[in-house]
Amino acid sequence: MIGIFEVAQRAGVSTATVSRALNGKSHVSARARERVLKAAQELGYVASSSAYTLATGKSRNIGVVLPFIDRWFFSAVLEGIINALVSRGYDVTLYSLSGGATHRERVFEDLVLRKRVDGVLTVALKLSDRELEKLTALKKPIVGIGGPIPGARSLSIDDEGAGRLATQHLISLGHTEIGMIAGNPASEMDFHQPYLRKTGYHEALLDANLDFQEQWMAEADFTVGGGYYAAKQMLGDPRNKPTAIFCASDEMGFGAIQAARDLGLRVPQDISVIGLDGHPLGVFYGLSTINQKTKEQGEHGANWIVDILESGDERALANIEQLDTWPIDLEVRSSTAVRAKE
Amino acid sequence: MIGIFEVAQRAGVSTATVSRALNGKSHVSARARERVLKAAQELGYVASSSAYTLATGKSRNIGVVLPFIDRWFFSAVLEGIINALVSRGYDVTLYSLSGGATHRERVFEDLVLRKRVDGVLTVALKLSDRELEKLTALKKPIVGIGGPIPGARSLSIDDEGAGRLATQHLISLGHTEIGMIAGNPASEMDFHQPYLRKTGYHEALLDANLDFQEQWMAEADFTVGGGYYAAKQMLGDPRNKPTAIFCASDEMGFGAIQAARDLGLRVPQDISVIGLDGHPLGVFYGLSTINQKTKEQGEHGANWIVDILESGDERALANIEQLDTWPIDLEVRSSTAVRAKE
DNA sequence: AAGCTACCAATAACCGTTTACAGTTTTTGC
DNA sequence: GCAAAAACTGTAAACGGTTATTGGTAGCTT
Repeated sequence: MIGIFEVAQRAGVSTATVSRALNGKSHVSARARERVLKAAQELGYVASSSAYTLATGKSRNIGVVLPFIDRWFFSAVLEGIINALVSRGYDVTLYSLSGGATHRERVFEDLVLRKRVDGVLTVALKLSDRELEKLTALKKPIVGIGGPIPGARSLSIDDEGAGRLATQHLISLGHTEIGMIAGNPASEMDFHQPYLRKTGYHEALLDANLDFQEQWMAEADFTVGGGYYAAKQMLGDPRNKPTAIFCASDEMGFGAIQAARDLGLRVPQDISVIGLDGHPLGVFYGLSTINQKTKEQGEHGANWIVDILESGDERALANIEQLDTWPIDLEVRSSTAVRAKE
Repeated sequence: MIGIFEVAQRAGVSTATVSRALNGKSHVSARARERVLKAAQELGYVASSSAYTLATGKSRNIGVVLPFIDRWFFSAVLEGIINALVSRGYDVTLYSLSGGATHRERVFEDLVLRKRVDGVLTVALKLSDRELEKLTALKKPIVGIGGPIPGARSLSIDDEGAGRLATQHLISLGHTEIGMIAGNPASEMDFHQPYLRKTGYHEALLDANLDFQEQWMAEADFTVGGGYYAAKQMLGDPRNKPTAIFCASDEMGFGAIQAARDLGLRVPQDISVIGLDGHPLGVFYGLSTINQKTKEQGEHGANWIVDILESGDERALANIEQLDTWPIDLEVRSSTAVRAKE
């Protein structure tokens, strides 16, 4: 095993100098630094992260907690987070809550118990009081992506505004009978987005003096299948069909398009569909959407937490409640069009 | 800050006893153990993982390296890995290679440099010699999922057999003109699966004395969009259409079904489609497939590496070349049917 | 009652870094 | 050329655990 001592010996200096040289600290002569670098290189020296962490109290490791991994939104955010953190020299330790309740408890237990992270990033998570308490007990910075965390920093789109914008887009195309497939509170990941997006939808209708009907509102679990069944239900009833549907997620939008087709309706001639996400398949399906630039959201959150850690300002490390709003884009494709003349 | 010393004090014993009691070691009287547990509980004591790692040389942390995260196959494997590792008390540090070449190099650099993992799991990765060298330099167990790693243990389905089985299924339904949308070597994740699955397809045709035509073979990038365009190309040509298509991934299968529909072909009456994966949306689209039980594959790989680590057998820790074949299932749904009579 | 044997528990030596502090050398200003 | 200041370097003490070694004590046996 070759450690800092071996490097020091070979370079003919002390371990203190090796440490300073390798960490780019000052108080090392150019000559000594060069010899240390050379010795380390030759020996293939690699510092032990545990010893580093023990001595400095910093782990250069961020914990990421999310409810699922194998769903597009989460894996996209994660991808963004990881790319950003790698660039900044941080590792990522992943905690997924998908294994059920006991799993979930264990995760929070572990996160605290091991205390091997410098900070925590949560994705679209609604925490119980107990969990929040465990997390804040870490006394490490926390940043929530995709929904507010009480008492901590969060980054999220304006869900209400997004719902309104999507609905207004449909209204601007002349639609007056507009349905919505909203999120399902039972789909665990909820953060009140289901409600917020719904609220935006209602507001837009109200502003435009449009009628709202109970059967134009459905709830599903954010998946393609969920959207399909909900849309089929809504569009299959011949009595009171909407001419446009706003889906709270792109995947539900894909399902809705499929359902419409299976019912013999043409998109967008007979029915317009708009989603919300910015899913890469949207281009393929021609789905108009509100793009929330998911990957970038992850990157931004990751950079934020690193900024806090590296600010050097002790006060910055304390968790303060702060909500940053992430901008969204309306992307119009071929699934939305002017309402057909009677 | 409360450490092991504070617990010892409160329990009226030494730190050695606290350590033994908390780690379930012997040489601790029941009474002492009880008092330690109580004290630790009351103080909310949490052991420092870096100190533990430094002292024992074990980190209870596994590194997972994969080429992408936001693609179904990888996130599903990852989900399986994480669930298994959490159950066994291990953490996961994630390394994604999706950030481009410099990123990629950095990841392998970091993995070695930080040496904070007890073992490494790679997913569908083809490593360069240099990368492999870096990895083996860790002197830690490596397990490859979804493809062989030279000189290490790997877990993979029989890609050739899977290709053959899928093709035989189509043959058994009476199809004689069978196309294939294979993987694309350029899609980075390659491991020769593209070739292996293709080989299985060719063998099945050969065994059945069936004709093979160049234009029945296309390559795409494993995605829905890629499958769509490839299928449209193949089925759009009126001169020499196949009546069935085997797609090397379920997502390409979805694309192919869509393409067929857009061309006015009915699935399965006019054209049968079979995929390979076991994607959850397969049920929704009615896609027949070879299910490779992705999540379970991840779980199995994760358990394997932990078994090695905990075997206590020093020899087991050394990397040996070994390839375990993971079983697959044929799942017949509504996208494949008997060939239509002329 | 002395001597053994178990069994427990405490002391202290690591694990591999960083870094405060003190000591040494070099530079600088006059 | 000298003193003072600045720059560099080494020693040793953390960091927070684990664990080998050693020392005690209680319970048995003879």
